[in-house]
Parts: sequence; structure tokens; C-alpha cells
Amino acid sequence: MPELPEVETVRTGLAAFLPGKKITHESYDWPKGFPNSDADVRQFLLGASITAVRRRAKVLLIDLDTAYTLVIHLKMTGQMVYRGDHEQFGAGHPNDSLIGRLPDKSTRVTLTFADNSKLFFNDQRKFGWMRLMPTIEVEQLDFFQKVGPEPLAADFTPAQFIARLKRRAKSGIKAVLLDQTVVAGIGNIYADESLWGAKIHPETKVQEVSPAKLQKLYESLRDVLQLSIEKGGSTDRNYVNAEGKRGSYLTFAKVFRREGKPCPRCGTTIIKLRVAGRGTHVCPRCQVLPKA
DNA sequence: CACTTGACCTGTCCGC
DNA sequence: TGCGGACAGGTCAAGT
Repeated sequence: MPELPEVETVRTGLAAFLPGKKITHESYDWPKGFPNSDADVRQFLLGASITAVRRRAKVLLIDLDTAYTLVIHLKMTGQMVYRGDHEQFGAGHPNDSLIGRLPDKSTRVTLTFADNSKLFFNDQRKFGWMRLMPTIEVEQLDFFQKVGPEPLAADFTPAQFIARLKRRAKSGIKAVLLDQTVVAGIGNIYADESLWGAKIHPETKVQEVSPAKLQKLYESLRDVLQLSIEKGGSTDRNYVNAEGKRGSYLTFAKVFRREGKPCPRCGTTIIKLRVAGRGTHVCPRCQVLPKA
């Protein structure tokens, strides 16, 4: 579920609420998703105050003044929702909220703060996880050692992007975009959207994509990620921001989940394929495989 | 080595 | 209305 724009939207929301909050209580019902020992939780989490909320790739990082960090991956259906005391953790929000009273049956971890507000980590499918570890060790995690650059970073250039893609010259380009070690944060939605923008068929081998189209892919990737962040991310089913509200990017999506509808560029009916094991949306006229 | 498949889970939707 | 199967935005491990 959450890809870079969704995790970034959650980060922004949490960053508005959490810094300075002191954790007074925690509860969890999914040891596999939050495997820390009770002793570590007591020593480094309870009584700690939050100093910052960061993001790297699709991972959320909540820094504590104990020099520990909560490392969180939402995977497919994870949610991080903050509720103030005055909201009673109750009725939810009328229109744009997907969730009501909290905790609910998908709540895995609840943090309570000194002002009695709460942070809920919900995860229907239980793929997500949360881990408490020394801040200094976070960057040593295998994932962070391998993960590629942030595509929206100011110093991320087209030349860098293209060079990294070409490390897997013989692979299908969608599979390469989804590879977190090539570029960070791209998932199924933005892979499909950016390939449509650059008029590239997702199964095209990287080495067969023209330099002009690779340049165009860099631009369309950054454009769709940026637009999605502005729209609060994509909500297909589960995703919500830190306030429990949906994102609206899918309203603007050109191909994702639009099979059977006309391509916004040429009017041809969009089709759904299976590429790299993932549901994949393409315009069969705009996005054509080069002849073998 | 590179790609595909299965595993991790629950919920929903679709066809019979 | 019930039931089986496919599918869902991510990643990792194992198999080919």
C-alpha cells in the first residue's frame, strides 16, 4: 500500500502532532510485528519524548530523546493514526475518514502520551512492523545499506537515475522501478503512472528504452510523486493519513485502477496485465513493446 | 545471476 | 446466503 507519497503524507501529519509528546503507556497485541523485549520497551520507550519524525524510502522513523528510534514499515495495510484526547478516540470523521472508533480490530500497537492523546498503529494484514532500536543503528540496517536514493531529493539527477536503471539493463523496466535498491519508494501505483507518462511498456527491457524516454521517465516519475504528495497520497482501500483521512491522488491517476476506461491521452481503452507478478495498467496504444 | 513463486495475513469481491 | 478462489498498494526467501 503506502508508497513514498503516502508515507511522506503520514510523516508530515505525525510531525505536526508528535514532537514533544511524552510516551506514558503502550500496549500491543502482535509480538511478531513489534518484537522488542518488554525490558527495552520499559527502558527506552516509556517516559521518552518524541524529538522528530523522519522518512527514508517507505520507512517511518520516530526519534526519541532516549537515543532510540521507532522504525516502522506499513507494508500493505498499515496505518499510523493520531487522535487527540478531545476526539475521544471515538466516532472518527464524517466524510473523508476510513476509520471510526479506535482502537479497532486491526490495532496492533497503541501509544498513549502524557496529555492523554494516542497514536495507533493499525494493520489489517499484519505484514507491517514496528521496531525500537538505537537511533545510531538505524542506518546500519540491511535495508538502509542497500536502498537506493530518494527520487525527490534535490540532488537526484536524471543521469543518476538512468545510470542506476541501467545496472539492470536486461530486466523489464517495471520490475526495476519496483526494486528498492535502484530507487527508493516506488511501488505499484507510481510505477504504472510514471511508465504511462513516459509512454513505456512495463515489460520493455531497460536497454531497449530510448535515452529520450528514460529522461521522460525521470520527469514523469518525479511529477507523479510530487502531485500525489500534494493530493495527500492514493487511497485505494486502506490507506489513511495521520488524521485517519483518505488521500485523493487516485482521482488524478491516469491508468492505475482505470482498466476499461479511456486513456486520457489517446482515448484507447486501458487494459490490465500481470507484470513482475503485479497487477499492471497500460494504454495499449501509448505503451508499446519495441519489436524484438 | 535474474527472474518467478511462495510466504507472510486478513478482508473483499466475484462467480457459481 | 454460502462457499471457493482470486486478488490487494510490500518485501524477503527460496526455487528455477
